[in-house]
Amino acid sequence: MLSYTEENYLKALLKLSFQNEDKPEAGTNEMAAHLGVKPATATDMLKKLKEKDLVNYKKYGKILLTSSGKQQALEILRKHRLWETFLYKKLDFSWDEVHEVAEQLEHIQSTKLVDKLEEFLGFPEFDPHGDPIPKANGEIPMLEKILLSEIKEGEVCQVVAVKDTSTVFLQYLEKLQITIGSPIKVLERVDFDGSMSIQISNQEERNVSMKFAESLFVKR
Amino acid sequence: MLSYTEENYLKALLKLSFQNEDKPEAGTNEMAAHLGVKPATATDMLKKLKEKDLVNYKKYGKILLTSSGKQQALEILRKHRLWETFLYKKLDFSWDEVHEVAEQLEHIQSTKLVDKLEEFLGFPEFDPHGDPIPKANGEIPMLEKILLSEIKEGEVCQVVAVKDTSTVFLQYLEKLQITIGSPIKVLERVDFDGSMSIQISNQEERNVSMKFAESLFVKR
DNA sequence: TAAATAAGTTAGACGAGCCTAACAAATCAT
DNA sequence: ATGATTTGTTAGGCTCGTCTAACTTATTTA
Repeated sequence: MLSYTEENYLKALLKLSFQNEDKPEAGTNEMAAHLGVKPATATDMLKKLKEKDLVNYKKYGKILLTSSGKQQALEILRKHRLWETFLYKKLDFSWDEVHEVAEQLEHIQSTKLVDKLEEFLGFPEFDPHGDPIPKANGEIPMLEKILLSEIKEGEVCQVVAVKDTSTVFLQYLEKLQITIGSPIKVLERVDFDGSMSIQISNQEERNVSMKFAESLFVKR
Repeated sequence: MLSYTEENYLKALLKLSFQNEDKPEAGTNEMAAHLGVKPATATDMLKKLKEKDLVNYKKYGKILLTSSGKQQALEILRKHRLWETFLYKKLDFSWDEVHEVAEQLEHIQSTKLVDKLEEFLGFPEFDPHGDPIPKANGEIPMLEKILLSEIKEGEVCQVVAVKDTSTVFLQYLEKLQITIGSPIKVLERVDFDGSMSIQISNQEERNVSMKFAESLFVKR
């Protein structure tokens, strides 16, 4: 059985592997920063995880999850996202509040709990941020998603996920009354600065920055 | 903020104080046994809790929660029993499965979570074993309850709680189809061995031992 | 390509929570 | 009330996850 801490290292590694598209390795400093820990500490733990055959690791080399490590990490991510969904859907937590509590809940050990929770929630495929919830067998539901910034003038799309999950962005979305499923029409694109005018649901026209348009995933 | 371990010591102390009716002190060995730890370890931790003013403790003396310690312990108990209720009512866990998982869930830190959970469950006053759930302010709902063994021949009563929460007893109750609320009629009492014949709901007459009758709380 | 910089490791230390072995205090029983 | 037994404490040591400081390897850049 993995300790709370070991689980966090695996999860961090999985996250970094998603983040660094196509090159799923991570570095010691990167890991340490992500976990709020000093690089020396990460080195120690990585050695330990290597002993347990959860990561592939050589001195001064890149870090990679083994298949066993990845499996465990996916299970933690699964729990995290199911709990987020629970908090959002059932307990009325807001978009930006769910993460912190789910960070704790994801470490509860009980296969039965996870499975029952999933059932209770109606086998959701995506969490409140639109991120896919791994299935018990490790499968990850896929979703075609493109950035809002790729939508052409005049086109209509629908919000499916957020790319940035920072509190400040999520609260901004809430203020704009944007949630998963909201329809957005791109009225005008400004070449000068990449900003765009959009219409959210039936609200009034509004201008959003390029940064904004590159933080929101939509489908056509 | 208390560590996971500190919380467990406080909870154990609270439980022992309930258990040892009218003399709410506990001993070091008792504590240690309850926590599955050696007495030496308990001594160390008690010193630490004393420093934090959570327990009253003197060398070779009895151990007692301070009012601050009791408050914290009640909060943990509250969480434990709310989670048990959640698992039983919403996730379909059986009577004897809830405890183990609730032992983990009780340590999740989030006032909002606890309060929202309570609301989600409809402000329950008693958990699946019939034990009272402390309110946010520390109040404990009271319930008149007497042992089944105190019921006279011919009287009818209703199950309100279990005194023994061991798996083997809970599973026996399940087999007998006894849950909180089940009506029981005492048909005959046998002076010889304290056993009694009872009728559960509309089932057939059945004999139960004195030990059984002293493990079940009912109200008239 | 060699010096400067960045990234990663090692060594030694510390607190938390646990242990065993030896000892001290309190209680019980004759 | 004193000796035996139970109960509780102390001392010293262990592992886990963390740290700092010093060092080594890899990478970048002039």
